Amino acid sequence: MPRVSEQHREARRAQILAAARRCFLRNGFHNTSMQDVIGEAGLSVGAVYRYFPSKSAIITAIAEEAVGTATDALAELATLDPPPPLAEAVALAVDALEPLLGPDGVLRIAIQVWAEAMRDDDLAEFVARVYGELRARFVALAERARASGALAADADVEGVGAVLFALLPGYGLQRVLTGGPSREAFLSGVRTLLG
Amino acid sequence: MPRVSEQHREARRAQILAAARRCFLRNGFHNTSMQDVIGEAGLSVGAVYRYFPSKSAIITAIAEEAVGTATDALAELATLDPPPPLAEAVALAVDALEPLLGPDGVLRIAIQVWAEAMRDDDLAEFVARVYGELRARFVALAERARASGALAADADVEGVGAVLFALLPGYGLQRVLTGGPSREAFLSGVRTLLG
DNA sequence: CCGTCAAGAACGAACGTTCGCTTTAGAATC
DNA sequence: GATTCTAAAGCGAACGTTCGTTCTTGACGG
Repeated sequence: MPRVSEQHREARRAQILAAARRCFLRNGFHNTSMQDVIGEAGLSVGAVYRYFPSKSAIITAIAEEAVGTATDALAELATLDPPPPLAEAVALAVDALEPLLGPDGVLRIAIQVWAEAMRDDDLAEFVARVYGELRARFVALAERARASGALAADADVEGVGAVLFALLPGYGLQRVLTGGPSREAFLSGVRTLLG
Repeated sequence: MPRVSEQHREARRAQILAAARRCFLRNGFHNTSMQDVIGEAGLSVGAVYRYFPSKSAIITAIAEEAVGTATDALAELATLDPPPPLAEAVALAVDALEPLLGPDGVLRIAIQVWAEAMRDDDLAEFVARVYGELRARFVALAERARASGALAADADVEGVGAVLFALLPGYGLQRVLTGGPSREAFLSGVRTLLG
C-alpha cells in the first residue's frame, strides 16, 4: 500500500511499539529478539525496519514512554490547590501509581529501564532529567507545606521532597518484587509516620 | 594444576566471579559475553566452564550475592538494644547502605537483578524471600517502637515497617539514577518527617 | 507506470557451549 | 628420593545456532 496516510504510518508505529512492549514485558529487552517483535506485530522484517532503524531505537522509544508515564500519572498532583497535607499527597500519588504496578504495568518496564540506564549514557541522562523533575515537584510540595505552616520554617524542603519521592519507587518495588504490602497497609504506615 | 587444594578451587571460583562482577557492572548481564568474562578473568574458555556450567549460573551467583549484601549490611540493625527511634534507625540503615551506592557498588548490580527477576522465576523467588525478610526486620523495629510507646498502640506495624523499608531503595535509586539527594539532605528530610 | 511500501531470503558477525588434546600436581611404587 | 602413573585442570579451535541488519524482489495505489 504505497503512499499511505500519516495516520496509517502512526498506527503502524504504535502497532510495532505495542508488540515490543508485550515482548519486553514477557522476556526483557535483551532476551527479546527482533524476530520476536516482528512476529508479535504480525509484520515482516522489512516493514519493521521501515519504521525503526534498529532494535535499540525501539528500546529507547519504549523506555522513554515507560519513564514518562510516571510523570504523567503524577502531573496533577503538583498543581492541587490548596496543597494537600503531605500524607495525603503521598496517598494520592500511590493511588495514581497503583494501575502501573500490575503484571502488565509499566513499572515492570521501568525497572528494566533503570538497569539499562546504567549502560546507556543517553538513556541515563533522560532518566535523570525526568526523575529529577519529578522529585522537584515533591520539593515544591514541601515548600508549599512549609509556607502554609504544615512544616517548620527551618525544614529542609529538598530533603523532605526527596523522602516523599523515595516512598513511591520504594513502594512500587516492594509490590513488584515481594508482592506486598497492600496499598491500605502502606498508606496506613504513611499516615502513622507523616500524619 | 591437578589434584589441587580446596582453597585453590575456591580462589579460582572467586577469581571468575570477580571478573564477572566487573564485566556486569560495565556492560550489564546480557551485554557481557562469556568471552568478556573469560578474558577479564585471564583464563581460558575451558577453565571457566570447569567451574560454572553456564553463563546463567554465573549470573545467578552474582545476583544472589548482590541481593544478599543488603541483608548483611543491615544485619545488626534489627538487634540493636534498646531499639533506636525510627528516624535514627533509618539513618543507621542509610549509613550502612552508603558504601553500596558508588559507581562500583552492588546497588548497580542489584538493580539489574530486579530486572532479571521479572523473567527468571527462581531468581524472583529468591529476591522475594530476601527482601521479604528484610522488610520483616523493619516491621519488627516498628513493633518494638510500638511496645516502647514511640508509636501509638493501634499503629499498623506492617505498614510502618513497609514505609521504613521503602525509604532505602527509594533513596538508593535516586542516588544512582539522578545523583541526588545528598545523604545529609535525605536524612534531614527523614528527621523532619519522622522525628 | 511511477513511487512507495512490504516481504522474506540472505548475510556476516557473534553468541554460548562442546570436546579432544595438553599440561601438571600429587599419589604410588620401588 | 627418584621414577612412574593418573586424573584433575587448563586450553582453545570449532560447532551449530541465533542474532540484528541488509538487500533484492514484487505488489499495489495514485
